[in-house]
Amino acid sequence: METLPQAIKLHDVAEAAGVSIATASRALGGKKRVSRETAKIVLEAAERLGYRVDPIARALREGSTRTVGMVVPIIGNPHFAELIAAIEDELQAFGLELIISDSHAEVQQQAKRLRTLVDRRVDGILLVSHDAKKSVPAIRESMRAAPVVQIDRKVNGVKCDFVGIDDDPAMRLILDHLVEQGVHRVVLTSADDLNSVGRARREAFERHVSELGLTSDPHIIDNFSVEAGRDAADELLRRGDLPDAIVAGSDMNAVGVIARLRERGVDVPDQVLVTGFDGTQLSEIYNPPITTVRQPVGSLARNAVAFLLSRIADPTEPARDSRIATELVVRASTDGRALKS
Amino acid sequence: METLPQAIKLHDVAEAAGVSIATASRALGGKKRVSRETAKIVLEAAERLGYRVDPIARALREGSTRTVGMVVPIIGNPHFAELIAAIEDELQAFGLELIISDSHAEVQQQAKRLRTLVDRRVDGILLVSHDAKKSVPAIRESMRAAPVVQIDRKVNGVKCDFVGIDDDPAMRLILDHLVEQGVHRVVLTSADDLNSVGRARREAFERHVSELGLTSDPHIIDNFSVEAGRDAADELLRRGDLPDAIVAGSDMNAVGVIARLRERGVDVPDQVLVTGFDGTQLSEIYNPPITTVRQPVGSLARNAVAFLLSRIADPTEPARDSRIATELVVRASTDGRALKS
DNA sequence: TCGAAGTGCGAAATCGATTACACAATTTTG
DNA sequence: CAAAATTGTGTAATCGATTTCGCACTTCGA
Repeated sequence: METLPQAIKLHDVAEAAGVSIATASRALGGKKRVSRETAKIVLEAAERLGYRVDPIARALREGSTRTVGMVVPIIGNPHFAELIAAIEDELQAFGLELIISDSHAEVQQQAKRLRTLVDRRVDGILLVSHDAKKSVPAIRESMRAAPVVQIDRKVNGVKCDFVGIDDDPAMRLILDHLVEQGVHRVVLTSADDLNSVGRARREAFERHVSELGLTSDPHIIDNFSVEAGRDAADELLRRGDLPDAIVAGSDMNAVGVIARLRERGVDVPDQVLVTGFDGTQLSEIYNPPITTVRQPVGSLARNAVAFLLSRIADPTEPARDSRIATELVVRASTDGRALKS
Repeated sequence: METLPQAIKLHDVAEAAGVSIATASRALGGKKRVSRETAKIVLEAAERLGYRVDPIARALREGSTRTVGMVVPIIGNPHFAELIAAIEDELQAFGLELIISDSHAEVQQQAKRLRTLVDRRVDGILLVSHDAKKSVPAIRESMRAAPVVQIDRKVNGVKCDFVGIDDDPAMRLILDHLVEQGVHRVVLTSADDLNSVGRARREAFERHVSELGLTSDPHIIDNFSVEAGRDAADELLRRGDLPDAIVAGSDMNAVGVIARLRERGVDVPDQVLVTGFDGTQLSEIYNPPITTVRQPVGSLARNAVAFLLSRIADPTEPARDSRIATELVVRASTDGRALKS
């Protein structure tokens, strides 16, 4: 394979400026030990020739790539897509590139992606894991090679920074709102405990249901997908007697529930209220628009990047945990007029 | 920054196998000029030590990274997210990695992303451009450094492979279906001509409307987003007299239209039919589920990767154009019983 | 049997940057 | 004013792999 037609190398810049490549490198890197005038000449030459450092050569020598890797379970999930966009914006401010990887919500794939990122010498890794247990070995392995910050889903058993929302008060916001709407009997449909978030939301649900004196039907536990929501709706219809409200563990889930209920002729919110979780765009545009708790994606991204940078600077810091508050967004899916009257 | 604790290098493998690094490299690369036995010893040593080549060192020497870059306008758009997933699967079969970049639908950002990918020495680039004109210089620049295949959106004026759907017959499927449903008067809401797809769909719409003897209200042209769909609905309501059917240029668009119409008390499909375009998951889960034409994402991915690989192998081949047929998916949003009866 | 062709292997060049070190010129210090 | 410290610059080592080339040894054909 022929090389690029006009790849300007440091050598060319040095030659054009009439200095050695060592001096040229120092000048471009803004290092000391270069006179003002020489630096200026080099910078101009580089500018004129359109020089851009070869990131690969630099990475080989420096061991750093000025790049951050991010692994998510499913890029197609709007919640993660929004998170990715926010992270990318945030990294840009620090001159860092982002490599995005999709683990397809499989432990094997996740391990492989992480290994690839490590091999590529990313300076840090942002991980949205999907399995709170089986992920541990892969994360441990990665952590030996690069700083890792977990986002959204937390894997226990690893000493690792984490940024996420505060699920317990978020669930409380949902349930308080439902109580206001006149709800007495609720049911939870969410993801299993393999996922830290699934577990946290279930536990929060149980605690607040009890505190608020609500009645709860048996949970329907699977995962956060639309399909799981559909299946949950089927199960509820099979049970026959619908509760006043269905609390879904994610917006996707809520969408699945509503879609199936309406297919079967059950109206939301007239016959049953439904809530989501996450505050994705989907919850806003769905029909009916879905009541949910919004994750402050920008804040999550900011904190995650801050954690990562400080850990890159000093890998010995103790692991930190950041929990950000969510905001209740009330929409038509919980318009409980029917119940109250 | 300290180096990794246990980074096994080729040197270590060679030593363990009792050969030179040259021989070790040849053995691992499956090259000739290595005896069967020696190769076996080296492979075993590598396996035992858990050796993984340093992709950076290899890239520096070979000029190739076994990586493909992909730039999309918005990762969050479900249509692109689905495409990314399909491409990734396809590339895996060839042992290629994928780096995903989001251009935020801005020409500047797109140019920057492309340059970064080129600098990183990706072996090829898959581009979903959003602007058919202003993108030209950046694409030209990239093409000088790496093979480029365009997907979905086509930029004219560059001699570049392209893979997309056949918009004209796709639009015909939609309109034929609407005619069957008893529709006489239609309106198009879609993206402007900056986008090749916007233009193709508009032209197809006009042609087929005329051929089928339908009546068309003035188009409402903006972009493919949900917001544009909402605005389009507002415009239609302002005009007062609704047509029989609204043909949207994308599923997102259709969702926006339906959401707003229902907000304003206009029912879909009872009062007006609405169609989407692309066949994303959104069209399936929306309420009502939306009639659309499904893009065969798997086929698009397969062709795009095939084009890219053959161009990597032989950069001199003439540019090719692949147009894949779509499939009509009929759903509740065009249940025209009201019209027919 | 003898040159030609082929095989197996290692030393060293190479990719393009950064940087340790050496050296000379200059400035500071006691 | 001599010694020490500082500054500007270039030479060469380095990062970790791949590959060219040369050498020694086989195998083959005439």
